[in-house]
Amino acid sequence: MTLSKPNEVDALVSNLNIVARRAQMKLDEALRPLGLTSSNYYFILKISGSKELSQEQLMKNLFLNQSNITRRLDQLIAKGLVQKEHSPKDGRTWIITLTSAGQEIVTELTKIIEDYNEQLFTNLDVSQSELLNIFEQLNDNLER
Amino acid sequence: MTLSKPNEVDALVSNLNIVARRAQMKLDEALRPLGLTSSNYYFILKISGSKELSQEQLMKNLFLNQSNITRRLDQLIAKGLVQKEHSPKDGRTWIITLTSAGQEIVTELTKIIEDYNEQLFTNLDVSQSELLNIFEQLNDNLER
DNA sequence: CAGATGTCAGGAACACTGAAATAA
DNA sequence: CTTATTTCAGTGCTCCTGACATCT
Repeated sequence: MTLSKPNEVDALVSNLNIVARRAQMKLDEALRPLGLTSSNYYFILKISGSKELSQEQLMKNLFLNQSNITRRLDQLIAKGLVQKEHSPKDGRTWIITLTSAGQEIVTELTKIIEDYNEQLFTNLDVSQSELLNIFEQLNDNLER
Repeated sequence: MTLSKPNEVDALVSNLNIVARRAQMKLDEALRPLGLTSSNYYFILKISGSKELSQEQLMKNLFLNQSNITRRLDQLIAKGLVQKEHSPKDGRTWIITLTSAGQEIVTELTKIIEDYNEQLFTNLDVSQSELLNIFEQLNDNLER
């Protein structure tokens, strides 16, 4: 299987999309046993990795519209993995935490992501940290 | 604006998605003046770049289900940019070509993609051709 | 086999709303 | 203190993409 030829003007643009779409499909498969998807799994990890997390922070972190945050979290709440409590300090915001069921799958989820990560980001011309920098730079370029 | 922290296990996975999604939105904006989208513009380029193109070839090139190819092409046919003719050699396949209106926008479209490409894939730690190789490698890793 | 069609699900954006906090 | 403005989040809605199964 080959991607677009290098001489095509849209080779980079187009291949970024192709790779991301295929990667997402594959990730969905990997997450299916846990009942999670590529669009909601990361909330578990982000919540697990910090306390006192608000949706506002998630929004900025994920570059998603607020409405999506609400609905993805709703999925996880419906699954009993996540819970919300009103912040005592600010009635507008929620403190989002994992339920015990949510905490229980963190280890397995992390393992799945690690395995997936290793499979996808291996045998590359750059190290994973270099690739991460490149993503960061691409993201910066999108600001302008 | 910052992306996920490097120490997060899903930093690469998640940032690939974020960057691709944002890049797509930005590309949609850039293509709007032409009445094209990030999901159909490339047919114009691909068709323009080769004669005697079948949908089968497009499918393999884009890693998309055939049904999507049919419908993207329908959009472009409805816009009068693309036309199909039965292949004289094989009645099942179509020869897809640009109409004169389609040919007329190729230059402008190419310019838009080039500009976009330069804006997005600039100031990176790797060259564009190196980055293309990386995409190719990622795509290979997705086969397995 | 090449391609078209019916159907469906899901993700995400956008506009708008409401509620709470903060500023004037 | 009241009012205006900003901020955080939820809801309705539309759109789009893409997959899959099925049909020609």
